[in-house]
Amino acid sequence: MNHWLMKSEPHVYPYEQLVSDGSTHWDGVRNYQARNMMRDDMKEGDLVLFYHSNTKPPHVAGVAQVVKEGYPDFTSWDSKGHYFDPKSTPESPRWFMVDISPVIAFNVIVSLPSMKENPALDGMPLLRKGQRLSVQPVEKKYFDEVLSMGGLSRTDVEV
DNA sequence: GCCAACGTTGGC
DNA sequence: GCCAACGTTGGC
Repeated sequence: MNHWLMKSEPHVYPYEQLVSDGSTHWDGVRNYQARNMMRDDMKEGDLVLFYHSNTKPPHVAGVAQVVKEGYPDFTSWDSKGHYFDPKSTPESPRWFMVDISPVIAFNVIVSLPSMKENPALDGMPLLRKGQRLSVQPVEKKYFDEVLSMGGLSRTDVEV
């Protein structure tokens, strides 16, 4: 199993919305690295840290899981939509997405400053300056550490 | 609101 | 293929 982190701005799509929706398709990613991971590497059952960016403080809100593997991001061929890309077509889709569902919210949010203070997270890509990738892989050791900072353990997220 | 760190675009 | 200009992300 692989572990991931996905960023969302809470005023656009917060974790609570994922909980009330039950699941969502992760549309609108227009970065090739992130696309490749969603298209090729994210597998059903993989666990995801749901990160709230552009908020004070930035934080991980909870855990989600992949429920549908990579498929074409159909919002890319809606000419009236915000995510329209004329170079993407149903015959030759350029962008891909996955579906995710909530697993469990953290008891306490795990803030970016607290993560930076935790030596156990040294080397985690998220903490690197200028790190902008909105979908990124997370090593299991980091994932488990963030989990425990959020007041959870493996048994809370494994079915 | 600022700006550092990237990624993309397009002229050459 | 280089690289300057530009746009975006996202912490601060």
